[in-house]
Amino acid sequence: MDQRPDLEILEKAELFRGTPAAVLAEIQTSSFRKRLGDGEVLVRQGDPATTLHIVASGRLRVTQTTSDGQQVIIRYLGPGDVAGYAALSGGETHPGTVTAVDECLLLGWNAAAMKRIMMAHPIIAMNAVAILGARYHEIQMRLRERSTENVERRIAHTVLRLAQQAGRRTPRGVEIAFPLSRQDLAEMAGTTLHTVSRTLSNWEDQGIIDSGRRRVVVCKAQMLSAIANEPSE
Amino acid sequence: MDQRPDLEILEKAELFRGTPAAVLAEIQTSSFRKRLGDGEVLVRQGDPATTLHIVASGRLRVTQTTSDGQQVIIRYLGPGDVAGYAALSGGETHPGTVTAVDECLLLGWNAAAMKRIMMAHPIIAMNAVAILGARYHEIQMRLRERSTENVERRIAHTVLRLAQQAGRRTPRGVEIAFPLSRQDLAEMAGTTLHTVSRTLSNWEDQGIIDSGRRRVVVCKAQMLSAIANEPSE
DNA sequence: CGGACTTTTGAAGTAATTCAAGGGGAGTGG
DNA sequence: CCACTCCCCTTGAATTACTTCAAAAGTCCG
Repeated sequence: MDQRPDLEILEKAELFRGTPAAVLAEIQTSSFRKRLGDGEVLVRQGDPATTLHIVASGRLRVTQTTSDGQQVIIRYLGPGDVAGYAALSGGETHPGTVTAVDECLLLGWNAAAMKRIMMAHPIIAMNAVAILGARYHEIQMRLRERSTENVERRIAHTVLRLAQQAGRRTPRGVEIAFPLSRQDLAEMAGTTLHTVSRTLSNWEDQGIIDSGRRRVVVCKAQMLSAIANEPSE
Repeated sequence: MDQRPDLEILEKAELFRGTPAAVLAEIQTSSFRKRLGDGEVLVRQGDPATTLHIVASGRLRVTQTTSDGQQVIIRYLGPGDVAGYAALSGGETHPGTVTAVDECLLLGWNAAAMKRIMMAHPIIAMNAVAILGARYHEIQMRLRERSTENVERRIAHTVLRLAQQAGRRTPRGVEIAFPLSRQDLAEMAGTTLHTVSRTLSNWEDQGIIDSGRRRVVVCKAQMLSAIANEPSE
């Protein structure tokens, strides 16, 4: 099997930024490939955190589920992202479930092996600190949004963030490049699919977005931004 | 000035766990002390992230403020905790404001110096990954709570978490060991001080807690736990 | 003992959920 | 190619948990 594509993936991943080529090659040697289709599960909440993955292509959804079955989407992962960070940070089990929402290709490592690599190459550990710091920052802002903003603003922020993280330019505007249902948006913004549906319909009437079955295109990002940032009252 | 107490603090801090004594001594040499009184600010949201601190004693509150002045409490920090993690993770500015709620003593370092130390001693970088991973996990759970639980459960969770992180055993029960107003609890649980007041009054009638001006004692942790975990309906 | 904060409690208002029902699109299989 | 079925989305109406508004009563500190 040709392994050059894997090396390219590693070169682009934030986790390995600044790592010498020789070390990357060594890291690549100890990795394994994993493929997933839409809806397949990579790791399940509560599983022992024994593996770490890097997303090569495709998108995945990270969710947390309560004991009574309610779900929240923590974030989406795309190419270059780390999946299963608990394997790095010493967590015993995965705090969330990671599910593919697309065709996905991932590279995986044994957690203990990756920890040895990090001890030998502190730059990678520093990158991990930066990655977790950025995620912590992002989720902090979402927590603040949840507490201070009304539903419309939260949905606007959610859509803008997704467009930025996973947007694809099209003639009509920026399309979120993976299947995204009203229910998914509701679980990200902390509301119900009904409210999301009403809100998107409203925006569609104003020409701000164009949406359909599991599909959202942002046509007027400016106006959406204005909604996201307007004073709450 | 006697510097042995500082060394003891470093030995106990999670960030420096597993670091050889000789290295700790060196780290201590490059640190400076900082004292704060109730209400004084350590770092302000948006300030350049040039320093890192470890809490030696006292408690601090981490908040985020929106452009229109609304505030959310992200977490509280206590002895051994890292304050100003952005200096580690490469953030340019501090994402939140850190304010003392007590008399506090902290040790501080220049961010660049600490980064050099971490590159030279990967165990510290690994500890930083573990610390950030744990914080990320905790805030994930809070985000989920916000989205799936009603106010009473959220307040219960908040009080239990604070009692666990900063609890002091007393004859009456576990007392949260720093001044904590209804407003503070509201900003942590994502509600208003009125709702917090009503809820606490109700719990007080049931003998679950004992509270007063900026003071909360958990008498029946079991019952509070039951409230925190009862099905939402 | 004045004055500033903090807390309590009632009453009114409302944003968003819940309940309910129907309509469309995409894929499948005859 | 049409019909069937399964999702997903939409939209109205009723309900409600929580906020907002308002006012008064404690409590701490100088």
